[in-house]
Amino acid sequence: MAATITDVARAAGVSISTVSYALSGKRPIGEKTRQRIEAAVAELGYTPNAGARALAGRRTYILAVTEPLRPDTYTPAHMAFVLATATAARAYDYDVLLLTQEEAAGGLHRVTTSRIVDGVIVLDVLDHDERVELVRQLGVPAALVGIPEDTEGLACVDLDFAAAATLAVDRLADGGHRVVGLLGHPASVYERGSNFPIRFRDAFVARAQERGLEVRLATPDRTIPAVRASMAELLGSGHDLTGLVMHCEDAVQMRALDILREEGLDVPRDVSVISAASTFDTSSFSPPLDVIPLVAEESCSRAVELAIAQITGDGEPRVELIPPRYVERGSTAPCAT
Amino acid sequence: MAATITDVARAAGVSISTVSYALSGKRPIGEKTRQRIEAAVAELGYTPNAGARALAGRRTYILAVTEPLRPDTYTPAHMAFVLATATAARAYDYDVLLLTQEEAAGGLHRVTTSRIVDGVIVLDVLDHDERVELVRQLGVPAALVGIPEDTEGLACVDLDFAAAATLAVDRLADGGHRVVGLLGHPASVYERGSNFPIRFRDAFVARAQERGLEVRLATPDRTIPAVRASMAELLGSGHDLTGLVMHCEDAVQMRALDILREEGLDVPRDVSVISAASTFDTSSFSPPLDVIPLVAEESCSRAVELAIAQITGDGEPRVELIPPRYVERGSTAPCAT
DNA sequence: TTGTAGGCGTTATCAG
DNA sequence: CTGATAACGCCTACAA
Repeated sequence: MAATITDVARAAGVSISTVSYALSGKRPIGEKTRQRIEAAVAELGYTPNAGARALAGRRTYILAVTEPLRPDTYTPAHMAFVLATATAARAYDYDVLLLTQEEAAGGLHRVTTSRIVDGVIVLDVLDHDERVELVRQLGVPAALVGIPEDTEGLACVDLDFAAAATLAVDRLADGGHRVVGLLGHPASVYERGSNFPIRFRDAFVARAQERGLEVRLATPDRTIPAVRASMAELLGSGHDLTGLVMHCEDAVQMRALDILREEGLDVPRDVSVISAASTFDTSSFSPPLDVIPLVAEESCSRAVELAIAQITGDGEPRVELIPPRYVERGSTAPCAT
Repeated sequence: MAATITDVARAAGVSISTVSYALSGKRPIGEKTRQRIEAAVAELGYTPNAGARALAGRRTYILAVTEPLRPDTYTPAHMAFVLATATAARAYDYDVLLLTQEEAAGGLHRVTTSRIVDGVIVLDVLDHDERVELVRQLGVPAALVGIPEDTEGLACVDLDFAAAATLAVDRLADGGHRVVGLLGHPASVYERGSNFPIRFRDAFVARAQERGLEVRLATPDRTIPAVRASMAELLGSGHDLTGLVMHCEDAVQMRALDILREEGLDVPRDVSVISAASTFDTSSFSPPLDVIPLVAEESCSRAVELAIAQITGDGEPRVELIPPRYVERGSTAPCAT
């Protein structure tokens, strides 16, 4: 049988509440009492019972995380966010309960009304997301990674994708490039209302127009023929494209680089390439790519903080955009022509 | 404030215990009382408080799942197992707590001694796995997906990788192939003691020898040059290899097929190819591949059942091997030479 | 600085 | 078939 606080109290020769306070640090404890208690705890291998603690303290130290894994979704990136959330949560003594896709909304409801969790982290939010609606309705402490259409009363964090797009375009425009392309996610991703690719694309187009550039877009799925077709479109019949921004999964980016090579185009001599909002490591690509990294750890740990702030009552819901960072790796150069 | 069982009891005009029993179904309830209770529950939107339930009922209905995400690990497959576990657990009214890598052993200890979870699912077990040792020591209800060196007292489930290898070899040998190759996982995976690739490889070699075949092995990482080198080795200088079994991630398999094409080798005319123990869909490959599927849902739902059986006290720990299945897709043919 | 005692919301054991 | 009433293990005013 596991040791209880009563056992510890008896072993240390103090009252239960003294043990409780000693452990929580919520009131000063005499030096020698504290030591006796610590000794007893160590000896008995005491760990507080989570259920009892939740019941009495009205806090479970568990966060729910919901991450819909859609068919066209890029698993490693999503996994990275889930894991980053779990790790970030642990830094605040929180554990993470993983909700299943099927149960996206139902599960949220269930775990919050049954008070299994203190709060919720919503990953990969859509413009119009039923989970977001539900979270607002339930009034449960929550943080979203991603920005829905209506952010009223919600805590949201995300990379500033619009700023990232602007940064990429400016880099190319400043280098004198006049024809630039965006190799984006599969079309279905935009259609579904996954908001970050849209924010990126729209800002990309807008900024390119501001800077007077010709813009080309392509949205292949991950298959080789699709990537090949997209690259053909982007490059144009005369191969007049000189700036390429890739906002898509790593396999597609690698294939795109293969194709450039096949076409006899050198990076960065003929085409400058930027990998944007990427969760993976582009330094081992050939050639290594300039990148505007999307760091799951950043977004997720901030999300966890925002959620916990609401749980503990300090901190209002707010939208936080993480400013993008540009990492040079030599895959861009001034336009030759 | 959320409604409690007391509220329901008052609203229905019955005692608390009657409500409890009505909800748990653990003793017969009069028809009209039951209806009054159900009405009250619906009206108040009552959901039992998980903490209280855990404290009184000594069961949390949460399983911990530990899945170490190693650098050379194939994310989508691992994600599939985690999700399959979560989904399977829900079928038994269980939720799933996701442990982080850093905390693999420590976290297991923590969540079980604090009784946050009723049991544990251990994924991707190694031959010698500290998590497995800990599970045994703690005596917590658990199920492993994968077979460690010492299975004493442990519930384990896994695809029968040895049988899968035998099946693949037999398929080729029966087709008259005399020189067969295995394109395996990266070498580091075998060195680490990840047990299923080893079980597969060893059975592959053993069976091939029994059948008097010449065997070639290669263990590339996922980079194109590595795959290219491995394929060159396997094919041999005279391209005398006619049977290829691939037990590796999908990107590598696709690249291997690309290379066969480049070499002017047709599947299945020149080389018969089998994708073994694959978690992904090989029907959209070109050409579609014969496959011995590894179905995460099968292993995980069985693991969940084994864990729950231990929690509820019926069912002893045992090792279960799932027999492999061969799916034809036209990528194998009798040997031409 | 320490101790006492009343919950927290359920489950389950006794009685009726 | 239904009702009281102990636990369950911990937290936290309230006292001392």
